[in-house]
Amino acid sequence: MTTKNPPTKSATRTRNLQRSRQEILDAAFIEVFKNGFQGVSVDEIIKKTDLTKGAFYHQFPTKMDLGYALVEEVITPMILDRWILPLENFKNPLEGILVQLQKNIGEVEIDQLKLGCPLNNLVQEMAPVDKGFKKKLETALELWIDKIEWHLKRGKKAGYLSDDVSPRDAANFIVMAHEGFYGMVKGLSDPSLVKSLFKSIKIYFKSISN
Amino acid sequence: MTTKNPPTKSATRTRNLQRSRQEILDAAFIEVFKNGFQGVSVDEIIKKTDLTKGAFYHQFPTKMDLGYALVEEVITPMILDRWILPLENFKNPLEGILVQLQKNIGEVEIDQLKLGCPLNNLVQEMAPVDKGFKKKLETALELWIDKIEWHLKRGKKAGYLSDDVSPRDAANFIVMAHEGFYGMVKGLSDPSLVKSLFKSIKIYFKSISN
DNA sequence: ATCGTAAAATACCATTTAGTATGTTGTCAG
DNA sequence: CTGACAACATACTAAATGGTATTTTACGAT
Repeated sequence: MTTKNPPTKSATRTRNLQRSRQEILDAAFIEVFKNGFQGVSVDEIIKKTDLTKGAFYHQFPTKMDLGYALVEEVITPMILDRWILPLENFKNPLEGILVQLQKNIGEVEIDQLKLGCPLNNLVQEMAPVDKGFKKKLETALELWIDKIEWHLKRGKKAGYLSDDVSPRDAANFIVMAHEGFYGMVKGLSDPSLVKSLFKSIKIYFKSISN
Repeated sequence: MTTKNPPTKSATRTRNLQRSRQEILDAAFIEVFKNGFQGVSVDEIIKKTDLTKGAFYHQFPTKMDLGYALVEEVITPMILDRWILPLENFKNPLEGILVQLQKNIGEVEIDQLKLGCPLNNLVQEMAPVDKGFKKKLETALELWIDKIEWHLKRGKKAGYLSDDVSPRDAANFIVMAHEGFYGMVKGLSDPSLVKSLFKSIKIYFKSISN
């Protein structure tokens, strides 16, 4: 009974609320990433989809709600995936952070980098404009900082960080450096910039290391 | 002859191209600062003025041109005024930068801070969207970095900076820290954040000082 | 098989938007 | 004093925008 597999046919070509939601979120993420939230229209988003406006407003009451969902369902998992989870593999968290910086910034094509950081983009654009946005964005940012702080704490216990450094202060500064990093790359074309900023971050890391 | 003073009357209540331009720029700066460039309309801007659309489009061919003028005629002078010119008074540029950070960030009302840095806001929002914007913004950012670098060089000559620190690298990092600073304050409500970031910046400054 | 409902499509609307066309008025040279 | 032109005002438009009203269709339960 209840054979979950569809008989034949091209498998998953039916109606599916979750799939449609994901399809809209994926398309929206790209467009918002490229043009900003206020710079993209609902029509443009659904045009990148094989769905229509009816499906959009069946999922999201307003355009703002799409924005909130972007932060919670796309951007937050992306941050954890790129910046937090990989740190598990490093005994020294500072080393792990540097490696991830190298992977996520140093080794990414410049065209992608020019679009900035999805989270930071929205913070800069939407935090002062809409309170709902600000709250979701703040939650994501705090999560990021909290996780970094947690890893720094264990790194400190393991003796990698100086005794007189506050993990919270360092976590704040590190996330700040991430955002600043993206911001600078976005604004400048200087090809030596990434290396230059890297050098300075390493200097800071050394100054808080044992 | 040619009595430049108007006879009586409320003095400067006549037509004046420059004054009108400045009036539009001032109003536009505030609105764009609050809502982003794409988040504000020409109609809203002129509503904050005692001029009309005719005056606006007499000054600026398009809305984009207003944006360009904002960068060149309002934001760039503001940066020089806030972050560069005051450094003349300090033999040690690092000390001057810290003092200006304190003045321009530490002592400003939080409501104002929440709006971010006018330059960084536009970089994040408009650099990937419009090439004209990107060019103007890049010019402004480069000017900022160049001036900081110049002051660091003289500071190095005077013996305040370590011999092995590159003024260019440090200048890049310092401007990056400014932008990151604003970005974090914009995204978070943590009242201890400013002090926390300050501490870290001081640590970095010490690590490149003699 | 069919029926109710959720998922999605289609057509439509009021408002807002950047920009234009044209009219009006202040100012200044002669 | 008087044109002439620059500095502005007013009225308008075509397109885009977020959102809605209504209809169609797939799917699971019975």
